Amino acid sequence: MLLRLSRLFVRTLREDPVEAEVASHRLLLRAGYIRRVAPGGHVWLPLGKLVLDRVTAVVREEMAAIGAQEVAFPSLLPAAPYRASGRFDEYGPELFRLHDRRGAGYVLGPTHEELFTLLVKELYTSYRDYPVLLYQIGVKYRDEARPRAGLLRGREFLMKDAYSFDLDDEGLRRSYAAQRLAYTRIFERLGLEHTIVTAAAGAMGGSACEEFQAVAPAGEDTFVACDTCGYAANVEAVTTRVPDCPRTAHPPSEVFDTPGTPTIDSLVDYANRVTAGGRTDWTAADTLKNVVLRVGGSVLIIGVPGDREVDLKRVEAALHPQPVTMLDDFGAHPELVRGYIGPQVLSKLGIRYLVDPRVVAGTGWLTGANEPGRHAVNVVCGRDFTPDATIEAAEVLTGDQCPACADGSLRRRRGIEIGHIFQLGRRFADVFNLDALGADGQPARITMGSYGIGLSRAVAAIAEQHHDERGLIWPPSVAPCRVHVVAAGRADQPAAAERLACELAAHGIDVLLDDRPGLSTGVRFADADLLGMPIVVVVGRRLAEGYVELRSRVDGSRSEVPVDRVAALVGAPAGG
RNA sequence: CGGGGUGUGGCGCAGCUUGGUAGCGCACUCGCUUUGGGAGCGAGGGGCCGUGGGUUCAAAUCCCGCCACCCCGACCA
Repeated sequence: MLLRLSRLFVRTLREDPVEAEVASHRLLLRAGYIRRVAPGGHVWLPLGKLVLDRVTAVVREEMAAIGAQEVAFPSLLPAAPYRASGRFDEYGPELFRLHDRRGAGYVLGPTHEELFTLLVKELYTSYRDYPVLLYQIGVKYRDEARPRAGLLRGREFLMKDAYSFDLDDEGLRRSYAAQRLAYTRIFERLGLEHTIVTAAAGAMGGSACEEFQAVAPAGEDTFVACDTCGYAANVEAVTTRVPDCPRTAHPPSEVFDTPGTPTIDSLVDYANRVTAGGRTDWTAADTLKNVVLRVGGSVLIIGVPGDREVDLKRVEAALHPQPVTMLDDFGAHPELVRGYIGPQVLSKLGIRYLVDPRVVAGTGWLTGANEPGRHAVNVVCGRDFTPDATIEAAEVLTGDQCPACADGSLRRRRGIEIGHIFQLGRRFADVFNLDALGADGQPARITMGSYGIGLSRAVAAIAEQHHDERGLIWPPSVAPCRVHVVAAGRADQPAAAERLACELAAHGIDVLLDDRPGLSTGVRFADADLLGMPIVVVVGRRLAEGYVELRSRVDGSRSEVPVDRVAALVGAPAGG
């Protein structure tokens, strides 16, 4: 393929579009790969479409390699199946709902578990038909509260979603493992450095799920990885290692005045100044912070060590599907003394109290005394208060002990969720009664998995991981073209560049030729850097001696090579 | 959902305080010169000033409503 820049539908921008904050968004706009057309919606220009198609092609190949078969559903779907599964309501405002002229309910598909389940039910009835692995590549719609960062979070996006159907749990595990391996291959081929993290099942339900996180500071997700073992998890799924139960005997708890100490910092300060409980070495970790939340219609208090914040996303994951917010209306709860809440009275008040796993029976705490300006020391869990249960609510910090291996510590990292795989189990099969007639003549309930890759998001993630201050640097597997040919000079160079580009194209190498007339060389170089083809060939001043310059956008190297050697040196066709 | 900011040719911005019918740089068109890191000179084309209403002889500018976009917070005992 030979693309001529003079005729390519693209316009590069010299200046950064002001609304684009993250690198991938900024560069994809500036290089003319995409343009915004609606909140959370972008048009793919020819160069962008080529990248997207190459990403898609890689995914298709790897799906075919594990025996997945491609189908294609409409995006406009009847609401009834989503009502049947309960997701019409569960999905909340993120689901685009609409009506046709007769008033019948429709949705724009946010994901297609229901439809795939029904499809398989319509066609297959015997155990001989299974297992089945189907997938599609299509546009998904979600009415995001806040679309952002261009392709990273849109209200419509291209997704590959696959669904496995197995007769038993062992089959599901095999299908899941096959997808997992395919995902690893896909992301390796796309040049995406990623970490597989265990995740909370959340809205999908089911037994097990993992996310593929592309490591990037601009990412929206936070996960943790262990330095020594392979453990990695979304912060929502991290489990806290429970400390050994302390055997120290605590003196009776004791209330003392702590005027003007509504915050943990001010409390620790004050306690050390007055030698509370005979100590002057109080730290935030010795205090028990009690955070008031509203969960559904009722009040819930969560106790965490004072050196940690409550991570609302973790709470939401733990309490799903109930909605969780901070209590903002203390006026309606005069029994709660804001800033001085302690767990000692909560059972009497009938308020549900959950604690961080670090708050084990036998631990003593500095905490509120439920009176304005007063706190209590030696408040012992199991003696002075009894939590209703534990909850994973405290934020996970770099340096926390790894839950998988005793020696390692966790490190917080940011990532872009590029893939997500679920062992759904029988949730959807139960809703639609998807059974296979077994060898014994009895129906057996099918078990399912679902596996997604955000293809448009993957393009952004690749750009996020592969760029420099001058522009994009595509991995050869997804670059619109492998080679960008630039003529630097007005004499024989343009004609020679043309000949070289044709020769490369004849060798099956995709080439972008800068044949725009009358531009200065500086502009051509700048655009070559911005557009990001992995190899730039400069047909320039040494053409008379038969040499051109080969530049690698990937490693920055430059070398002079004979013109007739270029085709051999730039190698196999891209996309392999 | 809350807070802040911004909407003026394709992109980046000025003009608004003090109302008088729109300007700069880039990009685009034509001509001449120039050509290994975003060239010079000259001549051009292109704008319902986000949107609806109001005030006024007159509104990009003042007033009210709405919409959109960006950033921050969703974080606290």
